[in-house]
Amino acid sequence: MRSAHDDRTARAVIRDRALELFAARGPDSVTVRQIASAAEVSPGLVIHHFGSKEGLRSAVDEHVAGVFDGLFARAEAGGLDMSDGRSFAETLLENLPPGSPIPGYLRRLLLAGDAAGTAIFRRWFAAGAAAADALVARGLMAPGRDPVVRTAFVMAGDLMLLLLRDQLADVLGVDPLGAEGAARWAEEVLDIYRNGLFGTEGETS
Amino acid sequence: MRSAHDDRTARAVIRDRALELFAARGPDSVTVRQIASAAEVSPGLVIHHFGSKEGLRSAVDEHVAGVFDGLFARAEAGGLDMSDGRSFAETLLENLPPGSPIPGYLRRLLLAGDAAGTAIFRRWFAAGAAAADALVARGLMAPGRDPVVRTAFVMAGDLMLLLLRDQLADVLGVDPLGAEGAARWAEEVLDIYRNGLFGTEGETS
DNA sequence: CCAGCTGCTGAACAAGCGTTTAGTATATTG
DNA sequence: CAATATACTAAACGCTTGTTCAGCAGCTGG
Repeated sequence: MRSAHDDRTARAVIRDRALELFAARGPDSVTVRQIASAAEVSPGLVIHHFGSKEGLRSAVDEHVAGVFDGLFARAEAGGLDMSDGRSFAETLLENLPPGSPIPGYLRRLLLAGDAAGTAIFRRWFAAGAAAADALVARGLMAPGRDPVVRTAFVMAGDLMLLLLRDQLADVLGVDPLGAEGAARWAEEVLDIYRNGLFGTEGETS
Repeated sequence: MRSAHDDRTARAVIRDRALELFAARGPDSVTVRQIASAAEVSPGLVIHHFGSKEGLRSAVDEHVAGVFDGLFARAEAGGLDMSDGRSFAETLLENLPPGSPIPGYLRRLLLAGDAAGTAIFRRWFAAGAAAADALVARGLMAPGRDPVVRTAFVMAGDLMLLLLRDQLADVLGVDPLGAEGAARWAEEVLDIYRNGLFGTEGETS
């Protein structure tokens, strides 16, 4: 029997397996029995720990929100490598275990217009605005005529790497968040951000 | 008996109501009975016409793909207002009835990684690449160092307006696809595309 | 020592699911 | 005209769903 202070209590295992299944197939098409079976416990225990399937769902939401909170806090404290040209999406992926279900879950939260997803989006936007302000203060970026819209545009361009990763990989023939793809993507985006789309100076360096 | 090409057959009504419900809540959380009730028919008729719920789902997918095919065909033939600075997302929205469930359905197709969604994304990308080629040929746009990535970036930035419309509206305080929001968005994006993010000149060339 | 927790299971529950079936009315065909 | 096919419904089918319940094992506090 596991101790109550064990990191991997049955409760945590259930929550993690639920997160994986929810991210992969969506909460509605995953059954309590499937979660229980993936966590190697009985269906009754799932309800015992979370009250209901809906309770499990919000526990997963809170867990994911907590992960993002931690990441944003680290970013604000400067504990993350956020050098110029690095997308936050890329940084986020590096600070998550490989194959983490969290990006997939975030995708579902945003697609469904879920309140938990909107909250994460707001925090992401706030972090992006803070980063933009810092760049502007250092003279490294122009605020633009409509700074809020500018921030939103840059941030959305970053987020879409996470959201449309599979589709972009399909048309590009390379994973835009893999090693090669990320480099190509970052170079091209930086070029646009530096010279614009219409800029005639296309000299390759 | 109504003709097979009449769009007001019960079959078409069921398909349209299913599209609306699928877009709003996701196919998995919508029941055959709810669709039947929305279409004011019996649950049995839904099965009679589509064979199964899965059959309905793919009929809806085909219908949506057909709408996009028509739109892309019109765009290629030059029948759509695609003047500079207009996002395709915006154009698309104007060529759909107000409150159409199709953008919401596309969102679900893309973010769930559905094959039907990937197919639409591919066509969208091809249309974007064609438009980019035309602009480059007319000297209105630089191809960039990595034209494929450049096209993907511009196209995804456009798509983002559709996919994150609600979240952007929340953060910006204005619907980015509404009259005022679209104008602000277009102006800022054009500014970036013209002068880059770092450009010190706030004037348009 | 034992009373009372907590973690946990297996079996059972009612409700709701997608689907089937039997049948009716209406239209088309030969 | 009878025969056949289509559009459609009401009721029921078997199955799966989320959840409940009674009970068991092992820890903990008095």
